[in-house]
Amino acid sequence: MTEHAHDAHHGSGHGHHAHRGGDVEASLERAAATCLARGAQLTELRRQVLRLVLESGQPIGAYALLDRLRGERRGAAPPTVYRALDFLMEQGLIHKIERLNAFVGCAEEPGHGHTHAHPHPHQFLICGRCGSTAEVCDEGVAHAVAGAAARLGFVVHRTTVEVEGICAHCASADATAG
Amino acid sequence: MTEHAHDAHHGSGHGHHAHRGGDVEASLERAAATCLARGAQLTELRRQVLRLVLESGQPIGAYALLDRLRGERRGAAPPTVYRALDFLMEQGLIHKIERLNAFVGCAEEPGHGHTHAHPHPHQFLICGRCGSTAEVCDEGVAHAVAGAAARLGFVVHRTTVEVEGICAHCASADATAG
DNA sequence: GGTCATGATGATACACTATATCATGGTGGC
DNA sequence: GCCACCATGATATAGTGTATCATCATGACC
Ligand SMILES: [Zn+2]
Ligand SMILES: [Zn+2]
Ligand SMILES: [Zn+2]
Ligand SMILES: [Zn+2]
Repeated sequence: MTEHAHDAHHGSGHGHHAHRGGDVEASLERAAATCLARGAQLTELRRQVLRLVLESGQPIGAYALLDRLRGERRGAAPPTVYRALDFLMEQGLIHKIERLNAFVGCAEEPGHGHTHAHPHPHQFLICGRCGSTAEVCDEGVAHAVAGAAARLGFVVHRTTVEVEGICAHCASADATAG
Repeated sequence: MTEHAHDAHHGSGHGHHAHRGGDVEASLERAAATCLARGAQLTELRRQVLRLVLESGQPIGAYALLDRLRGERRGAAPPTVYRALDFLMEQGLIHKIERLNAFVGCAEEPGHGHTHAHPHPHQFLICGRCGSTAEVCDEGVAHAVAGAAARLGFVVHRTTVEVEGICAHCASADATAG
């Protein structure tokens, strides 16, 4: 998980290994193209922060990012990283997981209808056992939320859906081990 | 809002008025009965915190609660209120709104199938204009989330759904005023 | 060229949110 | 009495997020 729902499991509870380098580079290239097309400035700083988020391969906190950012940018301070994160969220390049106060790269594959489309509907599955997270994009959930809100005359801007539970990997391990 | 979806609007952006005293008292009585039946100890401290949450009539932060709690309990400290809040959440008497780092009394009416049933499915609508919040309990949303998770072999424990947007009241005000 | 508005970053300080840890005291079983 | 269990008191610290002002680059405009 932590990459996409059908991926093999690799979350924060286990390997801590990052994306393969090529994945990150490709994502950065796509991000740059998206921002260019949109007139948004993916500056060097913002690109560095995005790279760090992607390289972590798991939800990462703002201050952990700050520590790493200081490796390449001494004097970086909390606002440095928070401003970059705000930009990246506005562009849909990363998401914040509220329950974890942490940030992850958007796992949406290009060509699934929306390519980093502004705020795309998404949900997070968070495993309480291994800490892995999976971003999913279930239209049924998005539709149900939109419907419930509309029935109350509520105009939806953004939706946060975060499910805590046990991932398939851990569940099968449980079933085997007892 | 802030009470139930069909209520007249009264959120943090406007009146700041609390529930009517009777509502709070009735809720406290129901909470006491629920805890008693369940073998959970709704102590004086926990009851005080619950009362403060209910009286605020809107999402309220832990430290705002702490300030008020000190009126009746000098020497109260952060752990005092956080421990009470943890208990109240476990009992389903209050909910935390993650996006706001704030707490609200559960608006679920008694007799809607689950009476403070342990973790009941719920969603929050948060108005970005006036700050009001509404707790809703849409079965369609809960079902869609459960289905999406089940298709991935994910076992759901708790679900957080928080929708940010414009409430019906503010939307109609916008339509009128331009 | 000079002026100005805009937006990004630097830099400092601060506010807000939450938990760890150990001590104290009450309640009830045995 | 003794002990296990739980709730609370009390202190300290960790973690997360903003406010504010200064500086600098860019590009529009005259
Ligand atoms: Zn995404
Ligand atoms: Zn897992
Ligand atoms: Zn509720
Ligand atoms: Zn509103």
